[in-house]
Amino acid sequence: MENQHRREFTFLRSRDFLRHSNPGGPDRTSENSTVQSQPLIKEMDFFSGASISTTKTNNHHPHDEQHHDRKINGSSTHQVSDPAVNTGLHLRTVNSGMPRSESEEKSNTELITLREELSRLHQDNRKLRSMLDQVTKNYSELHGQLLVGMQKQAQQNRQEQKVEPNGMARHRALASAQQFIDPRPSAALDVNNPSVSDEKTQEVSVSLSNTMEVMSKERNGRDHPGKQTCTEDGADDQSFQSLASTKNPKLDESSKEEEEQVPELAPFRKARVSVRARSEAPLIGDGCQWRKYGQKMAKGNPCPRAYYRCTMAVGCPVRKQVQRCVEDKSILTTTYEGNHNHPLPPAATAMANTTAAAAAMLLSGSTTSKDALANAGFFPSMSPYASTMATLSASAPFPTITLDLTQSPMNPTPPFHRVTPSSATIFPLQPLHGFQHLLGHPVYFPSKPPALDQLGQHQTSMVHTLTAAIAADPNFTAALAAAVSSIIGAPGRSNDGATSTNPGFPGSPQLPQSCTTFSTN
DNA sequence: CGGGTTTGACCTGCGC
DNA sequence: GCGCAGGTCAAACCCG
Repeated sequence: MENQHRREFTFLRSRDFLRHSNPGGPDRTSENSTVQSQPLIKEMDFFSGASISTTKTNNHHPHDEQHHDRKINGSSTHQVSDPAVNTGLHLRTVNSGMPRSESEEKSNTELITLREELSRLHQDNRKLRSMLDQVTKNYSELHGQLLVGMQKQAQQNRQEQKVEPNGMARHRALASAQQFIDPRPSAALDVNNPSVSDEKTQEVSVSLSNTMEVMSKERNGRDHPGKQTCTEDGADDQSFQSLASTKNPKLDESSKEEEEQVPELAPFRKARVSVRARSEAPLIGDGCQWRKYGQKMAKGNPCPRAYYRCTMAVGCPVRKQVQRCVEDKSILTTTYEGNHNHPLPPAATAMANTTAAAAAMLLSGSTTSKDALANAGFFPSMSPYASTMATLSASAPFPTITLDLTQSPMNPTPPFHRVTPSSATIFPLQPLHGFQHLLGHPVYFPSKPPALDQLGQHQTSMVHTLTAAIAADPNFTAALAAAVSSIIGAPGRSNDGATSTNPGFPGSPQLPQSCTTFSTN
């Protein structure tokens, strides 16, 4: 349902673009039609074609439609929102001084012409849709293969790092990480496109996440033995097993090999991504629905740590911890862990993509990152306008990356690393391009009520700013990738791969999400 | 009454 | 084996 809406939304925008790019251009049917009928014909453009689509369009974006109509009609005040083709013809009949029979005859002729045109456009639209479906399907297949390949490569990297702790191993791990965090919107297409098998999409999505959660799944199974049989978890486990368990003959050898060779790396430990931000609110609005299932006093922190579980889907394994900073209680740290097994609203998807990117980087090159980050001179000079810091902590029980949003040029709070383990390393996350002007970034919510609406009720403006920024910026993942690449030190490689494959997508892709920790204000 | 929160008990991993 | 800390469970409670 949502997928369908999202696709329609995409078509709408494409059409808007076509229209606006050629607002006064010649119409193919204008030669046979009147001036009044022009706007109506324009409605039946390349993508929407049918009047049905126009109706839907009006339902979803009445404002855009009306605005467009006014633009085309110029001084005309009437709204051509009614998609009925013969409306204008009737008006014309009334206004013309011709005898009724003649005008009706002419109108019928035009009507027939228009219907033929409509039919032709219908066919064109069908062809294009089928082509798009095919392309999307092909891409999803390729993307699935890519993910499997990346997983193998990550395993290979970890093995090679034992042999060559520096140099090439780091490069390989970086490449792996950058491939991992490639934010191309394929997953979004998969999810949004009903023509693509949901099963396949789920498998692709879950497969990557499961590579990060092999060990955690065991634990989840223990924790929720009864939920193992539910469909979502079932599919999850299936794909997980198909990729990582010993039941899969293809990966059996590599899994064993890794267990034997590098047991100390615990490569499938759950990674986490934390985000620190200033907030007076007890919880951040990240587009997901959470249920609190526990609270615990953590050692060394008078503030209790709250545990939340994602309730957007039954059996969703994603959890998060929320805790205030000891030294500055206005700082809230949210740590995400796990991978959603359900489609996410745009706001949450962007967040999850960020999480996935960070966790993928950690897991595909964790030891490499550790080594690299231990290299003091490795980091580029900090930008004076760097408002965000990211911290990689390899000493924590779980590999954790922390995005620190508490710092800004206006608010030069002490660096985050004072509350992290000594081995953690900070680096500027300055390529958050667009962060400053994200407040004006358009966020489209094609089918669901904006998740960000929930924010406005509970959060301060700061919360809104931060959350909206991360949720809305389609380049955030690419930015994170760029930051990571700059830190890990890929010489000569920019983030062009990430950005170039990251076209503006209103509903950000549902990439396989890994663990993300996010703390906002 | 259903869903979310609270909170003490319980489980597990880890270090000694 | 024991104790500690983190994490989770689940019954009781709260709230709309």
